[in-house]
Order: sequence, then C-alpha cells, then structure tokens
Amino acid sequence: MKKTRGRPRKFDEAVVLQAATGVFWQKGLSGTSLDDLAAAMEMNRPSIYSAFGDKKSLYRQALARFCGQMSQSMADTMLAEREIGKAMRAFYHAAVDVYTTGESPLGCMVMSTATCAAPTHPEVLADLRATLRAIDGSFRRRFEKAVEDGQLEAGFESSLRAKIAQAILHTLSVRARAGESKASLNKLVRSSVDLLLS
Amino acid sequence: MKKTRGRPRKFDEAVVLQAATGVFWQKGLSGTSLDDLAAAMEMNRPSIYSAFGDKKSLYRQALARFCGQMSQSMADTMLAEREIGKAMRAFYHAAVDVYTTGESPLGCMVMSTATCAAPTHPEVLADLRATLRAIDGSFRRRFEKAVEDGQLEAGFESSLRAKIAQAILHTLSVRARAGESKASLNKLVRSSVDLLLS
DNA sequence: CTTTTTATGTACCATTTCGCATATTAATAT
DNA sequence: ATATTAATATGCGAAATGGTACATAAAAAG
Repeated sequence: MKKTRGRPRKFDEAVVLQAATGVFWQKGLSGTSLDDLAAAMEMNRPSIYSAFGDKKSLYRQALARFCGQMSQSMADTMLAEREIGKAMRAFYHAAVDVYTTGESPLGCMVMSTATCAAPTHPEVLADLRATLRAIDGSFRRRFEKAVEDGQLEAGFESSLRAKIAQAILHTLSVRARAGESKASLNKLVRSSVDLLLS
Repeated sequence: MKKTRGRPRKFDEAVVLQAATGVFWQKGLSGTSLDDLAAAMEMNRPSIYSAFGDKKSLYRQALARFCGQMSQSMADTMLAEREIGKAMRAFYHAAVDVYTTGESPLGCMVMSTATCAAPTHPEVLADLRATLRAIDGSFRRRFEKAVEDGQLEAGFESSLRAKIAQAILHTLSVRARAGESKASLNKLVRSSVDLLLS
C-alpha cells in the first residue's frame, strides 16, 4: 500500500458515484446538469471533471455500476435456487424491489435512461446493446440448465425463451416507473413465470 | 367555411407536428432544443410557441399524435383478423415496422422518451400511465374475444395475459432502438405469440 | 523547512437555451 | 383605400449549461 503523495481526496468514489447514479437514474443523461450532479455528489465541478471526466463519461460509469449490481443480483438470486420457477420468481422480485425503491419508483436505469440517450450517443448505444446481450445470455444459460435438469421441455429454444424472460423485465421497469404498485408488479411476476415455463 | 381573417398560416399543422415528432422521438424531451424543433419544422420559435405552446406542450401533442396512430394501427390489424394468433402476429409485425423505419431505428416513442421524462414531468407521467392502460385494455378485450370464440383457454386471466402481451411490445421497442435486426425481432414475435397463446 | 504532488474551491467564459417584445407581412372586412 | 386581424420574422435578454484557469490547501518526500 503506497502512501498517496498529494492532498487526500475528500470524497469516497463509490459514494459519490452512487449519488450521481441517483440523479441520472431519475433525470436521464440530457436532463441532468452538472449543477445537479455537483449538488448531489457534494463536489465542485472541477473535482468531478478530474475524477470522472465529462458528463457523458460519468454517466457511463454510473450506468456500469448499476449494471454490475444488477448482474450480481441476477447471479445471486437465480443461480442459487435449483428449481427454475423459484429461481425466476426470486430474481424478478429482487428486480421489482430495485425498481420501486426510493422516494419515487424509477424502474431500471438502463431501460429508462440509456434507451433514450442511445440514438444520440453511440457509446451509450453500445452499453445498451451489451446489457441486453448479457441479460439474454444469463437467462439462456439458466434455461439450458433447467432443461438439463429435466425441469423444462427442450422443445422451445432457450435463447428465445430468454428474450421473452427479458421482456418481462422490461415491462416491469416501465410499469414501475409509471407508478404501478409493487403488489401489482409481483402479481405480474407470478403469472409471467407460469406462462414462461409452461 | 368562414374565411380566415388574418395572414394565412404558412405551415400545415399535421406536417410540422410530424416533423416535431421525429425530433422528439430521436432525442427525447430534454435532449431536444427549440432550435432543433425550429429547424425540423421550418418555423421560427415564436410561431411554434403561438401554435403549440411551450416545448413540453408540443412534446405532449407529438406524443398524442404518435399514440393515436399506434392505437389506430392496433385496431386495424388486431380486430380485423378473427384468428387470435394471426391477429397478434399482424399487430406485432406492424409495430416492428414502425419501430425500425427511418434512418436509424428508434423503437416506440412512448417507451423510449416518455418513460425517461416521466419522473420530472408529471403530465408526461400521466400520459405514460394512460398509454399503458389503454394498451393493456386493448389486448385484454381481444383476448376475451378469443376466449369467447373458443380460441383460447379461459384458465389464464385475460388481463394478465394482456400485460405480458404488452411486455413483448416493450422489448421489441427497446431491442429495435438498440439496433436488433428486423428479422431477429420478427422471429421473436413468432415465438412470443406461440408462448403467449399456449 | 522547502519542494513536489494532488485535490479543492472560486470564479470565469463561451455557448446554448428558452421565451418574448417588437416590427413586419398578408390576408379579409368595411 | 383604410382598418382589422392574425400570422411571420428579427432579434433581444436573462438564465442555465458545460467546461476550465487559476489560486489555495493539504498531504508526502527530500
């Protein structure tokens, strides 16, 4: 552990990145100003700039952090449970929790903000594609495992079932942001899993 | 038809609203400037202001126009066809066409832009809720008809099946905006309809 | 103690943005 | 022709925005 030479940082990178995430999650990339960020992060603009680069770069780092946490949760909830139905419900319920927590429900950050920014920001478009792809892959692998375990018929292609599984995630995000109740969303989860695994 | 008294309008309201729609669809509400709009609509800002009100008001009118066209298409394609499977496919394929046309594919305007703006613009949030509700209702009624026609088992609640049907629409929008090919989306449509009606 | 290094904080600048005030143009009504 | 009405066009101005220069502060290294 080398001693750092200059003046020590006043902020915790994880903490301020979380704060930035909160603002971007609510207002989107173009809807967020540097003043908004500076206030939420309790930093001056030059410090933000030197630590994270420009606004778009900070946004992408916040997005990456969000995606990292989501994929972690995905791994934890879905791979832990052996029974596919329980696994799916556990994951979706966890997602609903994330989508509806906070003062006002905001849905999924990627769905709600990156999708909007994608056409005008090629890097964000790339981030969006990568996320969709990663989630498709995670679902697909889980379904393939379920097929191997004899819990799912092999007739329906796992990669397509995975895309439909992600569709449920997408609608949960939109509906959460539109203010649908947690109870209503969880009800949708249960019936979706029933249909998805039928 | 009373002759209008003052200087005649230089623009066709439907045409310039379509132009505004195009810009908002791509850039979102906060990402679009009045200069962007003025350029696309070939109008000066004061004319825009007097004809449509402020930026948010114009956005909501553009959104309403988009929703009106979509629900028209929904009625046309879905209610016309008697067989539920064909009806669903026809509707989704029409949606995919809308989502992927233009220079770059933009998905659904509501999904891609209103969802982002909703938390900071209560009126847009209300528009979003109304749209979700309307689409849920259309699907539900169509499914109820299919149940009556003996094309669908009554065991699965139509209102829940409707929400899952809209989930497919949501994922098509996101994936279109992320650049997935029309062929890939239409493949997803076919398997989704199979699963949805199973 | 002085130098070096790194972060902070104040202040600033160029540009963009929104909205409007004002003048002008083009039509009808009298 | 003149008045009236309603739109267009120019351009202003206050505020917000993204980004940075510069001076200051706080630590380690010599």
